[in-house]
Amino acid sequence: MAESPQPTIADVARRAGVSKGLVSFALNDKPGVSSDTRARILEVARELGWTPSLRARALSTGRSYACGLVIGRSTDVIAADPFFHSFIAGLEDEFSVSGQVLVLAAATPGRQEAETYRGLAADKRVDGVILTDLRAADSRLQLVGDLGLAAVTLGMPEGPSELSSVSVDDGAGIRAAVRHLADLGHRRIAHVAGPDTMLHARTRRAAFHDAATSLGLAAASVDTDFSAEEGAAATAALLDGDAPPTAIVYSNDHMAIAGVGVARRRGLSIPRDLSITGFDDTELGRYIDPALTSVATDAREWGRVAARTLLGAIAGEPVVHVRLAEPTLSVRESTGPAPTHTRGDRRDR
Amino acid sequence: MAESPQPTIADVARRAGVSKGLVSFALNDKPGVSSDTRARILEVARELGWTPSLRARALSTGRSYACGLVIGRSTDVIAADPFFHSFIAGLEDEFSVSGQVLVLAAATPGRQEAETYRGLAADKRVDGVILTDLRAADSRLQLVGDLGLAAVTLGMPEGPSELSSVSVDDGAGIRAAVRHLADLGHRRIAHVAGPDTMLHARTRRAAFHDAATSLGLAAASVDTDFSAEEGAAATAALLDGDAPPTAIVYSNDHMAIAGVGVARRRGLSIPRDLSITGFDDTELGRYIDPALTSVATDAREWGRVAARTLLGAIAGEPVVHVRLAEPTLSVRESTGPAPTHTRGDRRDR
DNA sequence: TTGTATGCGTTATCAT
DNA sequence: ATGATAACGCATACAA
Repeated sequence: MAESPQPTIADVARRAGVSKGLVSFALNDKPGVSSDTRARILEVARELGWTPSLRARALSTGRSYACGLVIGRSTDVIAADPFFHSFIAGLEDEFSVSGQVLVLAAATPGRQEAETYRGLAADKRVDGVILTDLRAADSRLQLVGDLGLAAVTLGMPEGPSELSSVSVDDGAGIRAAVRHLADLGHRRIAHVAGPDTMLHARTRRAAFHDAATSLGLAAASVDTDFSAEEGAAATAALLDGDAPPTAIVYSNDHMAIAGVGVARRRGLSIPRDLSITGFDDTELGRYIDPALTSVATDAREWGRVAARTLLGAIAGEPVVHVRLAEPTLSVRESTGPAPTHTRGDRRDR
Repeated sequence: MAESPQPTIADVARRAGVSKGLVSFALNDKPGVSSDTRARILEVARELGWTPSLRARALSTGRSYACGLVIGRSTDVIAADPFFHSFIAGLEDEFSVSGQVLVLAAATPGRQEAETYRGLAADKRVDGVILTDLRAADSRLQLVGDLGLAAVTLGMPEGPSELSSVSVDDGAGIRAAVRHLADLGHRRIAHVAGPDTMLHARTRRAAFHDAATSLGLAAASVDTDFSAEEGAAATAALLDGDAPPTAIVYSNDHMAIAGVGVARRRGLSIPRDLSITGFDDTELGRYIDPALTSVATDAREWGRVAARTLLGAIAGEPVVHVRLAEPTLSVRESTGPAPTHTRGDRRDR
């Protein structure tokens, strides 16, 4: 009689002359198995090529061996965010060596964000989730708690949090950009920020205003949804103002590239008439003309650490708050000395 | 005695005075249950708020209710590909309404592509997979067959395939771009293609050469890995040639934007000196200066149809080959009349 | 038309 | 200290 394609624990137990339970104990290095029995069991398991069924194990342990990442509603905006890809690659770096799998769930027109989390929890499809793009008074913090999901936040929530977090000091990146521009002689700078609802967008905006103010610079900012479209609109609004900035700090490369486009259409030369900095240091930014000065964060490393931290949380380890290396400013061609001939008057029109 | 937080099928059976098996039959609309028994069972289930455990169901049915998408080795290149995000959003549109989940697995330095598929199959983590970026003599076709995974390919493989496929006629998009350029008077055009190993890159390149030749145009092409870096290098190589093209057709927007950068650095004006077309019609392309003429495919719809087709394959439906709507050319500012003063001689240097 | 048994790995509970 | 047994949760082939 040939063995079944997939031998089961019962096959091993039978062949080794022991019970199923003992096989399980032997395989998982639990005490209560004599060393020669354990050796015999392992030998038989090896002979039969038995590997435990993940599904059966999931059923009996109550774990999924999977982690979830829910992409919020604005898929079209996120669709353009290169951060996510690198971040996901980092998650996989870690999950792939620990037998975990990443479940990606996007909120859709027919299924809102909260319902997506609820579905993942109800079906116990994941053991934990990664919370990105933290918002003000983020309802997800309460939600994952209620649902009994382990979770890690990217960045620290406002107020006390019972969840572990992995953070990058976005503010330091923005401050570096502002200092860089101040050093180049800029006195009127602006910030094209993300949505006010997102914590990291707030952090960046606050860092921008603090840095500008402490350096005695005139500062303005416009909120956007991070899309190229709104980045372009914000740029136009700033340049249309009474005292247009000589430099603009963007909250992502995408909007910065769109901003370059807007400036160009107005006949402005970059960086001669306007300096521009991005955020994320994407590949594309290096190849546009002029090459984009940008704040660089290590998204992949962020993913790796987030994955490790989440696995720790799932394993019941105490809450930790990890801070990653500070972002750095990659200075390229889109920033230069402030124009000397502009003093409150318009440069063109 | 309070009910357990999660009532089980046994609770329902006990309360309804029937066996577990019958509850299962009633719930899954199987024949062999009298209609009043069925009604009573469903009533009790509703009362208790019972929902079947996905894990137990997965164990007994042998299904995972999950589909997989494996991202090949060059995560950094894919990281930049906006197509993926929209495509994934489309997958989720469909999966989210059918109780499926998307498992994203990236090949990593420590786990090659084939091993990633093998792992998903060994653990039975997914019922089927979506094969993107089909390659010449793609070993994955054999692999998924051997692994017993249902699968859908994006585009048709070479030779006969036992897998369902969902295709977009990339070639039609490229042909539209070439015709558009020919109509504008261009006689020397070039193509910055993807890697020769990828079938859709080949298709586009072949379509380019066919269309150009049949229109009597001088045509050249350079292969790349789809990255902005190689797109820039290819552009430089083409412009450095003896008879530089007056128009370049790029295989994605990313490279086209990088190409715009390269042309700019050489003092070329677009579209006056050089016309450029992209592929994918990304948001960013609309906001650079000049706005990018680009081939538009509906990646999200592609995702939706791929998901439906894969679910059909998992359900054992016969193999189908779906063709989606032809891509369209979004004409914007980066294409214009061919320069009249260039006839084999250099335009600048 | 309905009940029973089996499968899958883990673990609490029991028996030596 | 070692080991066996049963239960978990669902679907389904089989028996009644």
